[in-house]
Amino acid sequence: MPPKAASSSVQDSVKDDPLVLIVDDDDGMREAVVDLLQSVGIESRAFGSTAELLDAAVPDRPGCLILDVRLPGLGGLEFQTRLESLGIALPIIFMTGFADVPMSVRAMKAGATDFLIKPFRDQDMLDAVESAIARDRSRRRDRTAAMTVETLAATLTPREREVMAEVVKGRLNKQIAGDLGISEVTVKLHRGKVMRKMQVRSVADLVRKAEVLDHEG
Amino acid sequence: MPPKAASSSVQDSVKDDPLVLIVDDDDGMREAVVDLLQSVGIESRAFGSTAELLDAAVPDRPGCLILDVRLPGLGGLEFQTRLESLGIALPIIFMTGFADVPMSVRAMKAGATDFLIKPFRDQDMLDAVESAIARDRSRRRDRTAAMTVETLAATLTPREREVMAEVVKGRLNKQIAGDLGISEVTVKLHRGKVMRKMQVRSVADLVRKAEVLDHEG
DNA sequence: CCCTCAAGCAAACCAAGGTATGACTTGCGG
DNA sequence: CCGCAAGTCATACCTTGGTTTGCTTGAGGG
Repeated sequence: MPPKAASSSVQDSVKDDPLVLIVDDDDGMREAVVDLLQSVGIESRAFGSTAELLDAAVPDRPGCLILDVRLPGLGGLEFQTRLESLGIALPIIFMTGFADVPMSVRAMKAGATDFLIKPFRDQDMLDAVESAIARDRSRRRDRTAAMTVETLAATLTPREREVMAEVVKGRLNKQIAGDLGISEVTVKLHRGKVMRKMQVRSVADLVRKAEVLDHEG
Repeated sequence: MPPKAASSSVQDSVKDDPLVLIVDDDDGMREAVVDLLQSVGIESRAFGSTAELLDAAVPDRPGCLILDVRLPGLGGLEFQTRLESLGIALPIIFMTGFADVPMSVRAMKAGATDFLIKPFRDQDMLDAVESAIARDRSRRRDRTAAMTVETLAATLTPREREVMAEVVKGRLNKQIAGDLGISEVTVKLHRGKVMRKMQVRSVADLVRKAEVLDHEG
């Protein structure tokens, strides 16, 4: 066995440990949540306002956001909408001392993973955080896969893209040639390039990669 | 032009119009919701308890369920869990006069499409119903497609299933023959039968059909 | 006992996929 | 203006896919 790797190894420039972001204007609550997460070994960073969070250089790591609904300036719900329009899809856990049902329903419909009322039980928060992190991890896996495929597809020439589209539709080389008004050999040539560039060896794999391509992009 | 088809044509034994199911122990509320839906041309049936609903022969039509959370016997939330375990995935809109945040959050996390507090604005209920029906329609489309594919797949012999699995993995006939310990011609034979039985003409289409097969079943 | 069905094999054949090699045109940026 | 990338085509050759015909065998049901 190698010597104990401790909590962080030297060569890890990018950590994959979860990082939880907390926004609450109440200092005591911020500290309480940070401590709670610390007690189960989850790293977190706390901010007094959404503006502070947006200014901060937040590392790209799996995690979630814990938001007080009542915040100075932009409210929690509005911030949720804002993040979505910015393309930031971090799972959000809301917490608040003063909430009504319509507010919580609105947040949940907008995609929040949980909505806790203060004071909450420690275990409820920990459960919510764990679930949110799991959700983010899964989302990141999907996104990474999609981006890898997109990167490959980006190297295709327009013609190759057309040929690929027809291939995944199940068309024969002959038919593709007819559709595009070119000869069959040329289709085979493009087709071969597509297979190499997309790094697949079978039509089956190509179909699956093309699938994630138009589901995401 | 044929004579006006009116609101229902004679040959329509199965209607595709939405049907909303309502469960509330308050007679007045039941009637109010039925009338409201009636006013926008949506058919509905009301029940005084979940037991009544379960006993009734409810036609299989797109729609949703409007549930009071507080119900005699089985509560609304428990009924939601119950329906899920029965494989009934009708979208649920909760309504209640006495609700707290945890209750609404729990319902939403369990998949409810909305949660309204009485008294609610007519428009809020209509919006919720419309959204729920749209969700159910989309769900039914997916399910129908999946069942069609499963029906086709059910006609496959065990061997054909194995061959199909390998084909969609992108394996060559030669490799499949090796894996299954049979000759290449036999693989081609099975493969041809698979294509006919699954009603596809290209590997691409087969891959897509096989996809919905192991995503659902 | 016979029939059916899943499963298998072989030979032969044709269609489709895939890979060179070599050559031509066009359009764009340095 | 030169070079390069994209796109095109032809010829030739080989591999893979797919069908047909004919025949065999074993398991299960009427």
